[in-house]
Amino acid sequence: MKGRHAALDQLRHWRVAAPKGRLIYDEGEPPTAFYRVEAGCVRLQVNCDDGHRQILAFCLPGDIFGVEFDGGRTAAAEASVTSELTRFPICGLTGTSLEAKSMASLVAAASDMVLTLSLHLKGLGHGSAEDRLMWFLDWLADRQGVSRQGGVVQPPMNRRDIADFLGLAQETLSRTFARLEIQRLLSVTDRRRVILRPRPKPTTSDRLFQRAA
Amino acid sequence: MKGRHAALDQLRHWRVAAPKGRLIYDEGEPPTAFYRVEAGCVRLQVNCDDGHRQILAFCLPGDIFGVEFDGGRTAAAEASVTSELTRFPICGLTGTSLEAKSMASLVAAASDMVLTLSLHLKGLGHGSAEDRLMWFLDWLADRQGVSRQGGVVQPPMNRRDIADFLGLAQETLSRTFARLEIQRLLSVTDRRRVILRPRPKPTTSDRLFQRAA
DNA sequence: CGGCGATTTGAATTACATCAATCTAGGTGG
DNA sequence: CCACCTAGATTGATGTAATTCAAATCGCCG
Repeated sequence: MKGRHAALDQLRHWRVAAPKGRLIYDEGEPPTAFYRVEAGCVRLQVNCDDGHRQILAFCLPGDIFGVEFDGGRTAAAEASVTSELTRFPICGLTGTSLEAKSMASLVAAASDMVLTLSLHLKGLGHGSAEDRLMWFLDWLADRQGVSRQGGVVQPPMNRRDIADFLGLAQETLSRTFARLEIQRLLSVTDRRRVILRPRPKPTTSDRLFQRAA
Repeated sequence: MKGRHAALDQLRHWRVAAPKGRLIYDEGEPPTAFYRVEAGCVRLQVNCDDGHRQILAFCLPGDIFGVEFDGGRTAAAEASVTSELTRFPICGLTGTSLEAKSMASLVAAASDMVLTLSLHLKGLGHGSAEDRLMWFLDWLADRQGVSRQGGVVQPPMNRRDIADFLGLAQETLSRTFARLEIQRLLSVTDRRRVILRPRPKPTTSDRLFQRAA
């Protein structure tokens, strides 16, 4: 997956630093560039009018975000932690002359985002708080290249971000961590590292049993 | 918005009919084409292993779906009602020779899907059942070109589909329709047409009041 | 008219949100 | 080096909206 979007390097681009909390672009703003995360973590979020916010996606190293050329920005992008980005300005990118490979990469990048959001919707739709958190940690384990069974993950973002990502209240998230720890599905160490415990693979009979219980 | 993706007509394509319930493509299947809805309604869905399903998006006339060229299909596509589609096969589409305009249309189509899913995530994240249903009906009103205030919409899909789209139980959806009808925010006529009632525009002071109450 | 799926209604339960208070860790300055 | 400070995280108590299981009703098509 590394270097998947290498064809983009033909486009004009440069490095930018984004300190923790920095707004990369805001919702509704006309797009002037798209980005690739080199290090750190960027959150894409929409702010509801009731003061709540929904985080649509976390972008980790290698991820492309902000591929939208017309209309205003769908969501705001902010650095969850101090991050390194590559900025690809879209001068007259929508014009004619553009390497086909680069265009293909853009389609791929947009498709990746669709995949990401789809998985997110799947996680949020049904599923308890425990399901959501385990789903998030599994996702993180995959991205950080550690095993889902016994691996150690370190969420780069704080708990408020995670809660807003999962559509939960912060308190609920905290309680859910505690409950999963009691169930020995994980343990939280210092510096908010999380050890994923091996779990019995859910079989059909397990599921039937759980539904009955 | 009509004919936004006209550049795609340069690509090889043909019409296909999809009777109600027909599977267009299944989750995980390798992509061989993308589609444009000409008439009817297509649902994109993922089936959870617990038997539940989450509908990611409803595609109405003019919408492009299935723009993903590598890996397996993110979600399955099924006709919610008998529909007419245009099928664009991807023979060697990922290759070099491809009209730039067509490619731009694909990027735009993928971006549209990102926007759609983003709005969906926003709706699902927080927000009560009533909020979700009104949001859905507003969306439908926009798509069907009727006013949100006093317009009449006719959801082409059944209530189970709507429930799975909004991440609610069918019973909850039914009760929510009833509650909104009592609040005079809508009324349901025969053939499940829904009349949207005019509602007071929520002002800042209104919102503050509601938070206080 | 009969039958079957879709929808609605009812009652009991549960999971989550909310409000409020406490606890902890990281950073600052004396 | 320690006391303090503040933002972030946890814990507790309580209310409520949504799920669940169950049964009744509606509506369509043969």
